Amino acid sequence: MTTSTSQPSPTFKPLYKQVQELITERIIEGSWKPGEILPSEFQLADLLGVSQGTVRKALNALTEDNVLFRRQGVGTFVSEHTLQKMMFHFFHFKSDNGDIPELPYAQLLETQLITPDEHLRTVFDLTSDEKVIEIHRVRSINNTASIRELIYLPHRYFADLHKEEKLPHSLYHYYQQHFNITVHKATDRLKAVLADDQDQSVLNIAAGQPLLEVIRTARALDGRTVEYRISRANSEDLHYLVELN
Amino acid sequence: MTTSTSQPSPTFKPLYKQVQELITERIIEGSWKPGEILPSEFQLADLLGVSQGTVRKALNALTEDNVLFRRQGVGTFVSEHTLQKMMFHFFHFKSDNGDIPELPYAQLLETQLITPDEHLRTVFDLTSDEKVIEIHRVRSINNTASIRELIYLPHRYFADLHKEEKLPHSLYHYYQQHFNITVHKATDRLKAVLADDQDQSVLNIAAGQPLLEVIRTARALDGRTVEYRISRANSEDLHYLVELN
DNA sequence: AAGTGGTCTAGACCACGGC
DNA sequence: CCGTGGTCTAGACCACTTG
Repeated sequence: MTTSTSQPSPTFKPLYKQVQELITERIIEGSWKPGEILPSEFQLADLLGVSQGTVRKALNALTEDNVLFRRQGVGTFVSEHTLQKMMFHFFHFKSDNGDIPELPYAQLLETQLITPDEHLRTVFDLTSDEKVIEIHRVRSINNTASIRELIYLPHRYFADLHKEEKLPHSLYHYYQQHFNITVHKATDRLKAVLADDQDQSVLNIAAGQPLLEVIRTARALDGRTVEYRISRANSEDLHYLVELN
Repeated sequence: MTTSTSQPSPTFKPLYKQVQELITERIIEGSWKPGEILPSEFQLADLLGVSQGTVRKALNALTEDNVLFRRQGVGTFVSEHTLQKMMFHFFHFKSDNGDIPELPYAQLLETQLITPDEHLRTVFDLTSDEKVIEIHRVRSINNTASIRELIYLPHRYFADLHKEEKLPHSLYHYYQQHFNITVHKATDRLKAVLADDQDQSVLNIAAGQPLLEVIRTARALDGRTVEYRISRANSEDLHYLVELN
């Protein structure tokens, strides 16, 4: 660990930032896994040769960023993609009437290995011979087929996922458990579109119906793009919620 | 200021939190106005009888929350609704081709004083005889009429705004300058809808076109709801961008 | 009672901006 | 050069959880 009294430094990086990155790397490489407890502030301070206050600042920053989770009197833990975290951070569709937010059931329609088009290759930064997994499923909310999802995953990171007969509702938890991939950040792009033939049959709606299309690119802890997802929602009784701060 | 060694306290509130709230109140009541500089950390510490570190924690929290703005070597300032902050925090429509994000021109169509319906009365928590200002305007992006906006403001907070012939593009800056109302947080609810007759004529589109509808409720620093806004966007060449962290 | 994170303090020094 | 915020340290005590 570089001392704080380093050179006048055009490349100055605060100590707590270095600690932060070091801990992040340890999590990425799997030294500390989701759900596991980290050493205490004093132990980490001794381990890294910095003061407890500096470790604290790093841990708090990582907590702010949802990488860690702290409980007073207990310890500091690596965040897990639990269902409630998922609902809170990565699932923004809500019922118009503020009903009990049921966990949305997802029915798998098809899973296959495909040859990506130019756009997908760019998104995932793939070589020309790499394959992509396509998952086609439909979510029901309040017992109504409401959202059609097309999910694309680079085969490279997800091994034989496309051979599974069943997949859980919460894919992000599944990615984390089975492939050591933690979805950390995502970008959603929303548009209004008209339902195509497939939308009409899957969502059981008439021609000319407007749908809310959400295109998501999701990135892992290390910044790699690991998922591309197209959701098309019948927003008659739904909306997509955004909180601006 | 309550001392840190207070009673075992079921109503325990950290010192820095108290400092934070005190500073927020000062800003709300107008002692420190947008753009103005605050006393330095040490001056505030002396003023409030706490340590500099505690003041720092409060100021950093408020900076995180976009209430304040700090510049090393210069000082701490109350945030202003500048155009760039607006674009960054409260305007999420982007061109599909990542062109230079032009500042969207807004053309005023009509401004009038109306009697609110039940829903608007609830949103603003109005008494039965209070009026609401309605602003109808259209935003052009890349020289194309793209977004139709209906903006509702409680007359109580915005005096004679509805008598203005012209309004600036950035309403939030205008609210702040003329009515001491700082839009701090907002909730957007998005749906896909079909264009109605008015949409068709204002946005110059055909019947049956899908539109991205964004319904926003905006709240001031003190938590009051101060604006209700319906935006209907032709999302053919546009999208609404959301970053999830 | 012991151990954890949370708060508060005091002091030193660094980086930055303006005079 | 001075004053500002930014970093780092060391130590005390509080609040919470577990055994």
